[in-house]
Amino acid sequence: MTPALHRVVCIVGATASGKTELAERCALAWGSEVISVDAMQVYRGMDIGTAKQPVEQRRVPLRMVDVADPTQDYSVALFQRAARAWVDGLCADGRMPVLCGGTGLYLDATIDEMSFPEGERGDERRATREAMAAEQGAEALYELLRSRDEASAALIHPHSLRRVIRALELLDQGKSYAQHHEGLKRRAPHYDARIWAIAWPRETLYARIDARVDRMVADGLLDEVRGLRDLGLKADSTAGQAIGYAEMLQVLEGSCALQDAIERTKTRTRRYAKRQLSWLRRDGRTRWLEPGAYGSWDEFCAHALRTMEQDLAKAEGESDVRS
RNA sequence: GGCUGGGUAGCUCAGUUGGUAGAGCAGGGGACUGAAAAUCCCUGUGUCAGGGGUUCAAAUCCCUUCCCAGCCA
Repeated sequence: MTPALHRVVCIVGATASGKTELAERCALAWGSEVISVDAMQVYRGMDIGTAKQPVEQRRVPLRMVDVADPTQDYSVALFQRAARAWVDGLCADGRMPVLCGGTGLYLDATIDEMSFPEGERGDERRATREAMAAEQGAEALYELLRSRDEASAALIHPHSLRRVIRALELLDQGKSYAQHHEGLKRRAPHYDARIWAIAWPRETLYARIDARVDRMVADGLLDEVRGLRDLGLKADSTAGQAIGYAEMLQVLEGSCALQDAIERTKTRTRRYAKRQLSWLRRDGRTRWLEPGAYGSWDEFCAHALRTMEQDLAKAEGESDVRS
């Protein structure tokens, strides 16, 4: 008999929906901690633009933030290992982990079985292949993949250069993208994840995004990016491509007016939010909480907390019956 | 007041010799297994400013009204 999976609560939703606040309330109420699931908050010094909760405002520990330098490229595999260590630690302590963040891949890598082959990521080969794509076109690389691994090529669009390169890298290690893709269809949970998403009407969400970007700029986003650039942040690095950061880097190099950069940041954030929602909709476990249905944010949080606690109690009861 | 351009999708604009419209951006949907805030795919019906006329047929030609630029008074 397989041991019962550890239960974890996940607070998700599009960017600027209020995840952080709700997650902190949960952790506070349950005497636990929040584990951030965000591909950009892992970087030290990227605070304003990632809407990272300021240290002095934190009422519970916030894990998985500031664990990497912006000049180094972080990865899902690294995240998975470290985040699970925090989750397991809390579980061992009898506390309910609260995962909170908007990076779908990082969330799934943490809560579901997702294995990454051992070995290096082959950075120099990646550069070689990128150069090849630039010279001969993305299709040339795709043809290369097709000749070596038909099944994987069939799953990837020829224009999706990143995935084509990744599939080739997997082949170098004797693995197949197609084989890994199988796991996605048959999702095997690593934890018993109770996923709760905050759902605002689209119009409200976009207004919140606009307001947040304006606030970031007022709070000194440009200066933050200037500081990071002086420390070596490059536009083509993972961190340098973050929303708001890429745009401010352009302002600093003089290729874009601040006002245009702000507008583009808002637009890019909206598109990102849309992708986040489509990721969450795909996951059948997601349950939606609607703040718009309550008179105030406090009222909503109180209700959400109650809903989640009832769900946990119910899950507890069911596992008791089974044992 | 007169002349000249313009008024076409939420925005910027195309629209060939009259055959009831199409791009980019925005917006919407989707994919996603070691860069994921990345990367990629799909998605364009709108009183062609209003009214009238010519014509088998008008965004397109004619008349008229309104609005916006610029120039001249």
